[in-house]
Amino acid sequence: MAVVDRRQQVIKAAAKSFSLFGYKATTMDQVAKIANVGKGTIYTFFSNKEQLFDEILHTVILEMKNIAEREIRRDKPFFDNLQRVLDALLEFRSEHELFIKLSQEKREFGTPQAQEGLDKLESVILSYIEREVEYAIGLGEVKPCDPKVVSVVMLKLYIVLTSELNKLREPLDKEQIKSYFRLFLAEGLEQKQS
Amino acid sequence: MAVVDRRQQVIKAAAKSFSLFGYKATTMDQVAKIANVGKGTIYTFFSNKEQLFDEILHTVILEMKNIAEREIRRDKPFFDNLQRVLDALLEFRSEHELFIKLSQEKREFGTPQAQEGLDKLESVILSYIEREVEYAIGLGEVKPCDPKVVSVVMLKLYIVLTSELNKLREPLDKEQIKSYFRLFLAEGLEQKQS
DNA sequence: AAATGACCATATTCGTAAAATGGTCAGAAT
DNA sequence: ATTCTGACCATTTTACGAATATGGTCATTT
Repeated sequence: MAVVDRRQQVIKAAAKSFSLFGYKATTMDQVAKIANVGKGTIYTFFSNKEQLFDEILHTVILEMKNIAEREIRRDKPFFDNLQRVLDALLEFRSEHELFIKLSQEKREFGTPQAQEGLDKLESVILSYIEREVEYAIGLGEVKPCDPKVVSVVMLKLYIVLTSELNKLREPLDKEQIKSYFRLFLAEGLEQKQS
Repeated sequence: MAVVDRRQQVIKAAAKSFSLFGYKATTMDQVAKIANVGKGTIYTFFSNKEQLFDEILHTVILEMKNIAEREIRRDKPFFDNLQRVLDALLEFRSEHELFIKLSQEKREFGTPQAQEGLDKLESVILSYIEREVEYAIGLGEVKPCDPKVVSVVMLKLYIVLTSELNKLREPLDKEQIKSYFRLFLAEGLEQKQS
């Protein structure tokens, strides 16, 4: 390839920089430098910094969708699938540098773009869960309920069990998380007896 | 009363000021002024600003404990009591100016003392739920489980249903909150059938 | 003995000058 | 002709010292 694909260079450089330094600390000069490209060139592909950021987010979103699709086994029960997909997604999220950097930036500086980016990624997860819940209700595996409410609660519960709880007690192991997840969402706490 | 109770004056003034202006924007000069007291006088009762703040928090905590005790009916089922107490506490929390001001201050400035104050108040709610869960497990009303985990999840769930969800859809009404709360925690989502 | 407010060291805010950044565009490179 | 570029511009962000405000003390007053 005599003539390099400048668009790809820019995207790759931007992905690197946003992951490494976050939104605010990524400058267009820097992206140009990393991409070995004049700054003006970036603006022939993306109209501004936010749109470039969007492109990178979009890549991540596609990755996430693939991960989710890959984990689904249509022959298995809903709660099994849910568990496996959330597991894979949160694993991905906790290892992906872009997530880490954006979360840190949100905490530390409250950069609106970092916040929005995280929201976009979260909403992908949410709408994914929502669709699966609808499907499961259709199959009669899950009681009739508002899928939006349920999906938000599910994700929140998962985050509480996997991370927030760790500030208050030693972390739950994978098996415990699994069983509490089932206990709360599937079976219920109430002791049916006497 | 010829000689006024300066300690009470200080406490009252501090409560007013912290509620009205938050932690950071409350100055010792101001408290002294409101209390009609010399600044030095405050330091004869409280060794510093943080300890004065603690005193005010403590008052609120006592109020909260009273509210909780008042809502408990030992003859009613656990989930009824839980529902009523959380309702009353979150109602109290959402109307108490000190809460509102501290939450705002935390969001806006990240004042560590505001954060710590809110954490203290939350931990009171948590340990209250924890105790009740333990009691309910003892009675066999609730399946055996770690009360710490369960209490955190319960509070979180309640907050999601009552406030966080409102960013994504129109708010649930009281009846809906009640029924989702039961659905998730008590009965479980799983359709037991065929 | 209790209360006070002027006082002190430190922290915060403010104004401004300097530096950095997002975005443009006339011209260079191909 | 088309693509690419980096000097350039307007605006934003930072750096920093001066001025102000604040938490806390203590010699003096009540």
